[in-house]
Amino acid sequence: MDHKLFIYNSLSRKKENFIPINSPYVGLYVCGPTVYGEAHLGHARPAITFDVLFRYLKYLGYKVRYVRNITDVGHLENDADSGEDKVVKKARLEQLEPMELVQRYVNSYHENMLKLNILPPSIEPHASGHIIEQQQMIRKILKRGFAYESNGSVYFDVNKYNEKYQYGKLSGRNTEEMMANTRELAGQDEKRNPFDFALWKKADPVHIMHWPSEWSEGFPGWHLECSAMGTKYLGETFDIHGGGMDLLFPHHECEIAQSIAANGVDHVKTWMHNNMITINGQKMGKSLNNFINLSEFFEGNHHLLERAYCPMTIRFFILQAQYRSTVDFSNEALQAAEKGLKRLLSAGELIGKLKTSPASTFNLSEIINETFGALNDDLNTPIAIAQLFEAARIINLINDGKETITKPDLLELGKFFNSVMIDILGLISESNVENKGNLESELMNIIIDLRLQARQKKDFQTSDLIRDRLNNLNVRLNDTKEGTTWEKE
RNA sequence: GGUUCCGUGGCCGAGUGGCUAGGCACCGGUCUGCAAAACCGAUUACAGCGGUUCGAAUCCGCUCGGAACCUCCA
Repeated sequence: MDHKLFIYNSLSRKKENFIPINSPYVGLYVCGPTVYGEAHLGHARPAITFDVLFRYLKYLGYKVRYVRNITDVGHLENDADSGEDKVVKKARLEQLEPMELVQRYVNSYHENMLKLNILPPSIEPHASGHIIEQQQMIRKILKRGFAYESNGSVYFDVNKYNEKYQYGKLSGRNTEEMMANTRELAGQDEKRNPFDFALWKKADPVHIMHWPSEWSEGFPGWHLECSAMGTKYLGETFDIHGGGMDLLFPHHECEIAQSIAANGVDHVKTWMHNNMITINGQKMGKSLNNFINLSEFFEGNHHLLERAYCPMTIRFFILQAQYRSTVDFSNEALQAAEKGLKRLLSAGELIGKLKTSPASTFNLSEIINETFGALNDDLNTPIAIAQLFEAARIINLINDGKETITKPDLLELGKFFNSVMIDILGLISESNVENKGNLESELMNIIIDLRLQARQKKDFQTSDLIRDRLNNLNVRLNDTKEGTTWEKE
């Protein structure tokens, strides 16, 4: 594979040249949602980040197996290992069968992802569908002596693990410090140490999601699903594991420990973590109750939103920041993104209409090299996008006759622009086509024709009246050389 | 308290030693009956103080301010 893709590895805290374990195959695992509520803007970040990675790896010629899980059991509501299962709680509140609730939010998640033009993963395993695999993993960990049973539950023995391996290598923690800083929590007497975590939890009598096991009627711990499913579909050691930065500890730290304890080998080669989306400088999150659902964005239905935003605007907005930086939400930033995206899309449409010349007056290969150089540098999408804007500027200048392009260059430009915009960044124009062909559009054609007649008679009083009154209805008329177009604001 | 990170022009956001990213807004221009849209062009910056260096937004130190993780979170 002839490229130099560098990816920042959270484990080594360095950018590393990406070399697959078994090229051209690449195994990619990303933590998906816990489906107990509507997807919000925060869910869009990893989905989009790793969608671009998935697309780019495929563009580079790799055969990628992309696994993104659905967490539908075991994710507890409160303090580690003592709260209620999130799905069960929500199901109780909404008086639904837990799997009914899961199905509802999975459907909604898929709908939102589709709108954001996120490719479906190769495999989307559910935690509840892999109870057997999780139980088998628990047995392996018990057999190797890194877990213990306590009152029907099974806990991971962090101290025991730490004698042979290193717990905390991902998040830069050590167990002594953790011990010193751990708050004593009620109801944790089953554990030998406060930072031991559950592999299997005995279900209390009112708990509705539970499975039989030799330890108890119960359910698996949250961290276990990713270890079990990652191993099942991608192998004991695989290439890339992604997720939000907030999952780095404890979730991914525990995942590493479990996998190594069970299999005796390193779990993941490259760990990638996307940063958070902030709102007024603070993390957008369920617990802070400052999150905006994706459907609310698409409909403009939230007190923080001045109006609705298209899914592509949100995708572009997120890609204008590098994935390891925080990105701050604001209406102003979103509207800026909307206009910028529009500019790129119309430049893209212009390419097919450009006239060619015997010579090119600009350096196309420089733009192309800069763009792929940026993508190879830990997916620096903002710089790649800046290069697309440079290309757009040149496309417009060619269209104005102020720059020229040869036929081969034009072909290459078109191929480059579409590859980056559509195939890699996944930015496509929203279909404005839905307005065409209906009554509204036919009526507008009549009004525009009448106004054109008035203008031809130099009856500007009438033509301006038509335009002003349409303006009052938030319908904007644009007179161009090719005729008059209209758009709703 | 521990661990980690950040502070760039009106707003968003790249850049980690020399070559004023980019977008949006503002301003100037082209086009237009006028406007809008579109396009072209120009301007504005590196939290503060000290240090290293021929040269620092970029390295080091201090100060101030902010964030994340350490408990569920994408």
